[in-house]
Amino acid sequence: MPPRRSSIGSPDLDPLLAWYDGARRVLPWRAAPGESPDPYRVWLSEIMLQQTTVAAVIPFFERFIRRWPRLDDLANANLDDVLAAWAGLGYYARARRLHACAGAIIGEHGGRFPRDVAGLRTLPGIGAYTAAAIAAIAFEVPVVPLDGNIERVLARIHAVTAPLPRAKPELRRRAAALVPSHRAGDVAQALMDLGAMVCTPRAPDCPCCPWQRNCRANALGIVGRLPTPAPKSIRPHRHGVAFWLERADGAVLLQRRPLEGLLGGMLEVPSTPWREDRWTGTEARRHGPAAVTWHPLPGTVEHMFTHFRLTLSVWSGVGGGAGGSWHTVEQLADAGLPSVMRKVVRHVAANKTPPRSERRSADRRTGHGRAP
DNA sequence: CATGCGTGGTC
DNA sequence: TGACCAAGCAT
Repeated sequence: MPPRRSSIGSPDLDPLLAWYDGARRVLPWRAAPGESPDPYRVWLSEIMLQQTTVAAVIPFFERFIRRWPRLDDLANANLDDVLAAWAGLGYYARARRLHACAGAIIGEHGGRFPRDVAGLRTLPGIGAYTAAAIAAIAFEVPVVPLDGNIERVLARIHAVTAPLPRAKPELRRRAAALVPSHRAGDVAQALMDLGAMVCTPRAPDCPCCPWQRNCRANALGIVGRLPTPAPKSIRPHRHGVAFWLERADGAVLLQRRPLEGLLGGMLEVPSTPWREDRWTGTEARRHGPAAVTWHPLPGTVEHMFTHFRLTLSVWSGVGGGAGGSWHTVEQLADAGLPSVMRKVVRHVAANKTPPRSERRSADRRTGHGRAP
C-alpha cells in the first residue's frame, strides 16, 4: 500500500495554528477571537492589500471605514470621492472596481456578499486569490487562498525549484492539499502571517518557524533562493512635460485622466504624453492646455512606476480659458492627487520664483535646480 | 500567458 | 542609489 499523500505531502496544521494563536497579530479588519468577521471589512482589506503592504493599508482602511461604515454607504458614494480617498495607495483600477463591486452587491445580490468562491469570483476586482481569501476568512469555506506569501511558504516547504510562473500548478496542488476541515479562516491568515513575518523573502527567521522541521528547503540550505523569481524585464525611461497653469486669481488647472489605463480616472497636472524620447520645446508646447508663455522650472520630477521610470519637466504659465478644473493651492493638498502629481506640486512650491533664500534651500533639498 | 497597472519601504 | 519587494486583477 503506497503511503498516503498527506503523510509525505503536507505538514501538520496544528503547529501552524498554535503559532498563529500565540502571535495574535491585531489588525483593524481582523475579528477579535470568538467574534465573527465582518465580510465588508474583510473584502475592503483584501482589495487594499493586493500588492500593498499592511503598513501602507492601515491608515487608508481606517479612513474608508470612518467615511463609509457600511457597504451601501460605499455603493452610494460618488466614484470621484472614492478615487480621491484612494489617492496615494496606487493601482487605482482597484478603487474603480471596489466601487463597482459595492454597487453590484447592492444591486444584484440583495446587499449580501456571495458566500462561496464561485459567486465572489464573478465580482469586479475579485480574482482567484481574493475570492478564496474572503470565502475562507469571512465564511469559513474550506479553501486555501494562494497569494505571494503562501506561494513562498509552499515553495520552500516542498523545495519547489521551478521558476515562477511555471511552478504555479504545483503550488496550487500543494495549497489544495492543505485545505483544513475547520478554522479555514485562521489557517489562511496564519499562512499569510507566516509568510509576512517569518518565512520572509529575505532573511527568513527559520528558527521561529513552526514548520522548520518539515521544510525541505531548510534541510537543503536553499531557503533564501526560493521561490525562484520570474526573469525580470528591463524598465524603460520615459519623459514628459507638465504644465502648471495659474489663473490671475492664483487657481491652478487640473484635468481628469481617462478612466482606463495608467492613473485611470485620477486628477493630474496637464502634461504631454510620456514617451521614451525627450521633448523639444516646440514639440511640447503643442500639448499645453493654453496658448500662453511657458517658463520651464529648474530641475525635474522623478518617479518610478512598476514598468517605467518617468522624468517630468515642469513648465509654468499664467492664463485661463483652458478645459479642466481650477483649484486653489490649499485645495490641491486635498484634491486626491496621485503621488507622482503630488511630487509635481511639491516641485513647483520649491522652485517657482520664491524669495532668494528659500530657493537656495529648496535646491539643496531636491538636488535639482542648480545651474549646470 | 505576458503585459499593464503605483507606491513607499528596505537593504 | 538603485533594485527589489508587498495579502493580484483584468485582458
